[in-house]
Amino acid sequence: MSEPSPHESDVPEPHSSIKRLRVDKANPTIYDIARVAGVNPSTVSRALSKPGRVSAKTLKIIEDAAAELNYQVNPIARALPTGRTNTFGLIVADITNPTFFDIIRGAQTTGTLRDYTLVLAESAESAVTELTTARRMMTTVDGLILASPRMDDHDIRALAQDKPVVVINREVEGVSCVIPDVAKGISEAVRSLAGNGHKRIVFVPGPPQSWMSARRWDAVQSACEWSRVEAVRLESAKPTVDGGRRVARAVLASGATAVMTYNDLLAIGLLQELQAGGISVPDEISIVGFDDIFGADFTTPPLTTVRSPLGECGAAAATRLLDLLTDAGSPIEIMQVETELVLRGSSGKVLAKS
Amino acid sequence: MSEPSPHESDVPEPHSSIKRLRVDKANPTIYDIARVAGVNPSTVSRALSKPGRVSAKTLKIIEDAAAELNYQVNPIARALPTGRTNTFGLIVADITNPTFFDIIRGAQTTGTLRDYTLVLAESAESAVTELTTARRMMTTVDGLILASPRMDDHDIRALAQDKPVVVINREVEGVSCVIPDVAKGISEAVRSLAGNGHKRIVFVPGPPQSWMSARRWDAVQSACEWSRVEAVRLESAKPTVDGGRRVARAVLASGATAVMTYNDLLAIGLLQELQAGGISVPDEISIVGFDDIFGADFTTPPLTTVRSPLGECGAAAATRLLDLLTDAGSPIEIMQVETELVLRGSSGKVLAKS
DNA sequence: GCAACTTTGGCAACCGGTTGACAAGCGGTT
DNA sequence: AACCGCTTGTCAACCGGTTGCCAAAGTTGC
Repeated sequence: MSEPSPHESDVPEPHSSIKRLRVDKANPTIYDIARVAGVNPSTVSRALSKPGRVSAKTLKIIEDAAAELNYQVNPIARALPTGRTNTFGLIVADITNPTFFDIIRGAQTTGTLRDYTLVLAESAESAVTELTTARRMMTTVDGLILASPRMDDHDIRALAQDKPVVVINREVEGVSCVIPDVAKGISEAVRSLAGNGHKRIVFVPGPPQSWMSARRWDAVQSACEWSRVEAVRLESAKPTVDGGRRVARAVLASGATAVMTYNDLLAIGLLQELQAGGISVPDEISIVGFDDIFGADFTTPPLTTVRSPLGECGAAAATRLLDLLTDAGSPIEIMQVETELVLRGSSGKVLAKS
Repeated sequence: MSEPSPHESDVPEPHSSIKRLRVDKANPTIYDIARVAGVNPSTVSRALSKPGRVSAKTLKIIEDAAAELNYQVNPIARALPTGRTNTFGLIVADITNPTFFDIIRGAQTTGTLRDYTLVLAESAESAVTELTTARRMMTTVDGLILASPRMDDHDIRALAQDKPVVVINREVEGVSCVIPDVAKGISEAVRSLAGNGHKRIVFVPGPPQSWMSARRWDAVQSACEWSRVEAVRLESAKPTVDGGRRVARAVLASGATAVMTYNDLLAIGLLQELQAGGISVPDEISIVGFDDIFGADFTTPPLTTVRSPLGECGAAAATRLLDLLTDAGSPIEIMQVETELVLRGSSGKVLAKS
């Protein structure tokens, strides 16, 4: 513990209840301000966090002292009695997956506007790691966003019992969620392909346990049924560029003239592999990806994709979470964000095979 | 304040010094463990954080009680007396810039391995915002990484006086840094272009106040001098895809047959614009980018680039920072990571113009 | 002028954990 | 029996801020 320097102890304290003396210390505290301003530390605390609770005269004296000392509140000390840190957590399934970059960006930007700091972690696609990480985060952050979570619904609900939780890309009963309305974008895509003369569309799904992959396949089927187009589903593929390359032969073997993939990475890998095999895109086969990730328009031809507004998802989730923190009585909400077809060069009219 | 329930106050406390009673509370504390184990809270604290300081028998009793109560340490309460939160901050200049994705990934992965949590923020390319954000972060995190910082050197040194700071992509005297050795990769690139017959190389620089942009131009000049190739420098361009598009005419007007850009985004935008103008890459002009960002190999032809190992930068910076936290006496270090030429299809032999 | 009411600054307990100082207990030695 | 050295559990102050309660001071109405 630091002790008062000899010369300071010679100066009688205006209020003997101030015990926490600070000498030769980098960061001033409200006790230092109290001494300079000649008031009680509790008055300083009120002046800084509840200015209306002290008189204007006292407030001015305290603010001047704080400025003079270059005081900065210690968020840790404040968090202990209030239970609030002005931080929120975000756990993503796989930090190498670029779909999460926009989600992180949207959440971070929204948090900053609301004076909250983002704490980031990943689960490495493991439900166990995810739950452990979430429990640890919950001890410090004010609320938590789970992006494409892998843990069970009941684990998510248990977390939400403690502090506010918002889930992205998955619907969990009893918890606020932000979910892209995949039906809209997929319907637009299937309609576009049908209009271009395609009779058979093959779908390349993502991870077997992915909730979103199942939703996307459901939507493809539904849209194809409506447009009287045949829908074929391949085996699940790794949601990576390499996964897309590996699925090229199966895509061709399906006899389809259009392919829709679980995500853009699969689409890009597929595009590259087909082109390497001399197959012309979109002349011989149309490709439609999903999400509209960063780099999706770098390809030649640029990738047609169903755009998930990932940045909006992140921003909406952060907004909802911070609203829940402000008004704890807010009801559970399922927020849907619209997907839309982004028509680029990788899809077109079906042409006769050469 | 919570009060003891009536039935609990009827039961005499084994140790009357325990005042903090907890009833109907979600999260148990060391006071609860103390009561169950029949020891002093300070003994519980020592058992959990310095197990060798209590007897094996007492340790077992306390651990059993902690497990029974499903106790989880409150990092905020621990941080107040120790000053440690097991978190580290990372501020990036622009969260929309994909070069930071790998840096974030590298730092986050390393932090997780060392049981540290990443706190992320961005400065939106503003030196003022950056310094304000850094100062705020410094009140809670144990250390800070600044990626491509925009603030002054002396502000960075002032921050480092308080807690450990590591800088990426810039050399700051008196502060540990992680810097890509741009000379190596750029030399390889210039050598490759010279070997392909190019006699004039034009460089498209990035932001005027970017330290790294100046270093890259220095390296291009030096390498060109060695290879007896003419080096030409254009005006600074916005380091975005659009910035690359806008600089296409100036690139062509320079008469160079090879262009090196400040970063991949510039190169990709330039590539797209030249191709849209009917100029064949690399037949009519070779393009070399920098960084090898995500998506750099999506283009057709795939982009030749000088690869900055950004993930390694992030990991090295995090490793250095956490080492500094573990051993405060560690000296300042300048860590260089090697760049290397990644030869793809966007650069090749100079051909006669048609 | 006084009673009733409001304002406002101080007191001290508290948030949950850490840790220096102290003392009791134990075994060994003289 | 007294002393020494060591172990180990307790006491209580502390980290920096918050806040319920209280009392003194100020204001208002009669």
